[in-house]
Amino acid sequence: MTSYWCDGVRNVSMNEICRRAGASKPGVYREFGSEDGLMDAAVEHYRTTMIGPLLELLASDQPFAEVLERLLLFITEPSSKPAGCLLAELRSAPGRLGPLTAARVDSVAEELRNAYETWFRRALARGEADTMISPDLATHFIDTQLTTVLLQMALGGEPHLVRAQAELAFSALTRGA
Amino acid sequence: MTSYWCDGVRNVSMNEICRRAGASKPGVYREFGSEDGLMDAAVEHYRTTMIGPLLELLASDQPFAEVLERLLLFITEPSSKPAGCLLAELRSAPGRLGPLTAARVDSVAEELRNAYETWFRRALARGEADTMISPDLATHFIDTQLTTVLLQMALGGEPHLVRAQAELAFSALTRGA
DNA sequence: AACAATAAATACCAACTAGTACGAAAATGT
DNA sequence: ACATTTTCGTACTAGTTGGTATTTATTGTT
Repeated sequence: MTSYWCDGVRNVSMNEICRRAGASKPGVYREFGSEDGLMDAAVEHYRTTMIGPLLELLASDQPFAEVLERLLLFITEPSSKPAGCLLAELRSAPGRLGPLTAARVDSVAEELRNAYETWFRRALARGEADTMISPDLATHFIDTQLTTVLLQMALGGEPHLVRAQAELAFSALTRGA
Repeated sequence: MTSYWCDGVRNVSMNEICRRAGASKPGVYREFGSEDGLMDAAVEHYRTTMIGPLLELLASDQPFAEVLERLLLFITEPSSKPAGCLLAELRSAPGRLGPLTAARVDSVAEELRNAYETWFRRALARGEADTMISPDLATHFIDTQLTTVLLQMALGGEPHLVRAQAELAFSALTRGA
């Protein structure tokens, strides 16, 4: 039910959602309270579905380059398309989000950034990353680049081209290794 | 009149635009025909205002690194905020654009990509860029990274941090030089 | 000064939005 | 088997959207 979101994020109305779900409008409102509540639930669903595997990947003990490759394959594979872009879309359209959704998006984003930071620090400790790059900058950089990948995929970019660009960008992190 | 656009792009309605402009609604429709026409005119205005200087910068005869630095300063300076993000916003929200606007956005985007490509080829010829990177990939890469910078600025990112990330990304192009 | 022609704005349209009041139906307790 | 409560959907707000028909004001001409 929650998964019917990913056709667009802000491009779909409550009426349309209820129609597609086959549920009555008051039913949806009884279940989720408001549009904000529905979005919040959708983000939570997205978190467990998509962010979970991603965090696992980031926490795995393999070399930086290998994790990166798997990561890029994971977020650029066509099957990721439906829900893969939700967080990226929501983060690039703040202001029109309800308070619940905004808070949850922030929470997920911070969780991700923490995972990026420990990932990069581990790479540093192993000598797999350029020591001239501050972990803070690297964290934001990883976040930005991965978000960009998701947005490009959401806009229908070619997986190969998107991946090639991302690999090029990430090569900046491992240059001095 | 056209400049009243930049508070948001898809976040503002015709009613609101007319109200802010102090013009009557039929007046605006007589002038621009439709919402699509107004958007088209806004993009054209944006092209001459913002893209012009940018193309000049790209075509200048200075070293790659210097052009890049000026470019980043230009698109991350606070004064660029109002209109600076228009193209990036429109490109990340296709599908809800009218045919005129869509065509014009495509046209401007292609114009930019051509400029990026000749810029990179010149850098290659001068030995300022990594010869292992295909001009096609580099073109898309530059396009993607600059769009990302504009989007980050539109979302209120810190200019220093945004610039630092961009410099890190672009360092991948000049690595083998 | 009276009248025709044109410009522009008020007031409207149908279709949509998020959200709900209320009656009907179904499940429940006795 | 009946009464009560609880679930559930039709039908409805109130407001906004892009877009326009009609009326009002302004102008030029005689």
